[in-house]
Amino acid sequence: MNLKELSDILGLSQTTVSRALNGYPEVSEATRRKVQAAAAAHNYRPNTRAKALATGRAMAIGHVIPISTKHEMVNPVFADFLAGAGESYAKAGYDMHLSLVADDDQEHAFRELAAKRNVDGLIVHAPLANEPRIPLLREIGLPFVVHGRSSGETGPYSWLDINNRRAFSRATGFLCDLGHRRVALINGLEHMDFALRRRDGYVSNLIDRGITPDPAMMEAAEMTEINGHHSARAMLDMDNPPTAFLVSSMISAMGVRRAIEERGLVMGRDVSVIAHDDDLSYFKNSDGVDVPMFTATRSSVREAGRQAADMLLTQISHPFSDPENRLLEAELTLGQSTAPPPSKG
Amino acid sequence: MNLKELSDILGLSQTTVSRALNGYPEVSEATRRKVQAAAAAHNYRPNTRAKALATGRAMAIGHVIPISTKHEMVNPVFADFLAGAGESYAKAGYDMHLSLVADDDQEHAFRELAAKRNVDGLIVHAPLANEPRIPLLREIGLPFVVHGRSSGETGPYSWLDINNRRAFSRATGFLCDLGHRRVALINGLEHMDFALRRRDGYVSNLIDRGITPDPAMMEAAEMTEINGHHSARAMLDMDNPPTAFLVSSMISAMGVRRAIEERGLVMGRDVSVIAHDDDLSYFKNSDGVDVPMFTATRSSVREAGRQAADMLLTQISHPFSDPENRLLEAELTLGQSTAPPPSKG
DNA sequence: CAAATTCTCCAAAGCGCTTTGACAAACTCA
DNA sequence: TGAGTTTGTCAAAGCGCTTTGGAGAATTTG
Repeated sequence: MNLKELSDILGLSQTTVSRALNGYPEVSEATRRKVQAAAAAHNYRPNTRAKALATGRAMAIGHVIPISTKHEMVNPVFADFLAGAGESYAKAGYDMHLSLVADDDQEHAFRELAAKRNVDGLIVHAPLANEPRIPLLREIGLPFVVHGRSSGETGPYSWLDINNRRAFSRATGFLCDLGHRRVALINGLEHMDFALRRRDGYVSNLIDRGITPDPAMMEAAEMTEINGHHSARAMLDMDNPPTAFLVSSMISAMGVRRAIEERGLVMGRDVSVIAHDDDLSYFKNSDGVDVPMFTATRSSVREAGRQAADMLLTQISHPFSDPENRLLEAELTLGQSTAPPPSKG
Repeated sequence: MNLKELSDILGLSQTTVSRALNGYPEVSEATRRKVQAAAAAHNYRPNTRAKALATGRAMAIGHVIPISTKHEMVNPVFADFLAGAGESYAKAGYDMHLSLVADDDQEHAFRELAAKRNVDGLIVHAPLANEPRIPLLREIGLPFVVHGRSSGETGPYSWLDINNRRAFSRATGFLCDLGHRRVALINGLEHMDFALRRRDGYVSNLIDRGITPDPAMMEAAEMTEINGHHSARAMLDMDNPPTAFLVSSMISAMGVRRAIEERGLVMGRDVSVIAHDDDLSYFKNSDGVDVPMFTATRSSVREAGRQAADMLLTQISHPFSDPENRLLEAELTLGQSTAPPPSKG
């Protein structure tokens, strides 16, 4: 069922039918109702491609998700972010276009996406501390919103980020206030901007308290359970092991917990842990009844997806507006995994 | 840069330029080279929408991912599946279109996708034991491949699944061979087809051995860490607790481990666990060096994504071919989490 | 060497929609 | 009542591409 057929059935011109369906005022209410009824009855939906061609708007947003070239990893937080963004798109009638691209052909992928004109804008995921995609996108001239920020980037651009620095500073402070002096950081890969900011928050809080950060207690790796386990195991084997861990993800924190328990220690008694919690649907820290497993800095990545999508849609409908920036704060929620350090002897 | 501009620059007709770029034989090699060079120089890419409109093929595949209405959960296995499918699409020049849809408007989403004609086919995720989407898609007439199967569906359709029944039967048998008699099942939601088949494998193997399955040792819930923990905790508190757990996901298995350790027991000594391992990039069971954490039934969901995508593309290019079915076997890999049950006393 | 083929290339139609510009018909108001 | 305005509709152009049906030039054939 296409427009021509529908208008033939109605005995109206395509113009009138199109206008009736798209809410233009040049058509009487009586015919509009008739047209809408017929459209519904025949299950008519305008062909997206034809509509896009005619209007110049694709009504689709692209998500370019980098896959770690070396390890071919695809971060599970994307799933929840996409779920959030998807909600916003659905409300606005936009579609979602996904490209999963190896680190090393991002540029190609972006140019392709722009030249083929199949999206009206895109979301940049997982920005690096020095993010070449931002100037590239400015050059290409496609609206975009970055989920995160890029420290090396000085010009204006739209982003939505959480206050990683503050969250990790607070968490570090909280552990130190409990009496911990040997706090380890198990971070994500530190060419990623968020990881850098988290380290920054951690390091600066320690320094403010007169504690010299110990490089042996800082590790950066992809945030898997296995890596968390490896790093924590190595640190617990040190002569003077940390009494607390600050961990960049719930997933690596599970590995940290495993390492702690392998040593016969108890998390939340012998060793404290604070994890960052993206509030992933499959990795809830709390069931809403028991005390949460981990003390955590929490910020919903799904909500971030919703908001980033909304920002992008606004930007698309107001092309000459200034870039918008949003900084979300993470909550520090208390769980079972923190306590004062065990007294010696 | 569009076709008209490019052909003006070259002093050729749009026809010739189009044909040169699309490999038609009606154009001399000399001009073809000239055209290709100019296209590359001007970074020309045909407008997807125009091309789609002209050819009738969208060159895009839709993925409709259900979001659990009740709990709003989006399963992390999708991320890895999509990564696999994305690889296949990229090779074939296809794009990926994503819809995240609440259970209860799946039908609407499908009809919409079909009527708007923005995909050439789609992948059905997470089929139920009785899956209404399959007859619906047949009616709509869009090519599709199901990731999984639907037991209630009798007609032919294309699917790719793993042998869940066999995998869980083997795992059950393995635990029994070690001497376990009280083996618990912590399953996914049992209106999902895969979960039903897994239970079937588990139950039938027990029965074959003359062990009566105990409903108190079978739990079905969304496969989160928290649910795994809850279920295992409850079972370990029974008068006669299980000595082994068969768990439908690595993620819930982590919760099971937590429950075991909370009781002061050691997994792989006091209590055995076998988990199903989708080989997710962020949840590897093994680092390739140490003995894997869990004894597991393993099948890469990423590879499933690759293959399902290939099947769909083949089906699209051969519209009248018969539906294809692929049953992948899961490996049973030995890890640290299984041992004979502790002897009594 | 004329006729028949084969090579190259082109003009124009068509994909399904939106949107511009025109035009009757119906309504104003003096 | 007639000029001016508003209302409701339509025909046709255009979005950027592919593809059909020729048509002239180059090549081969008898």
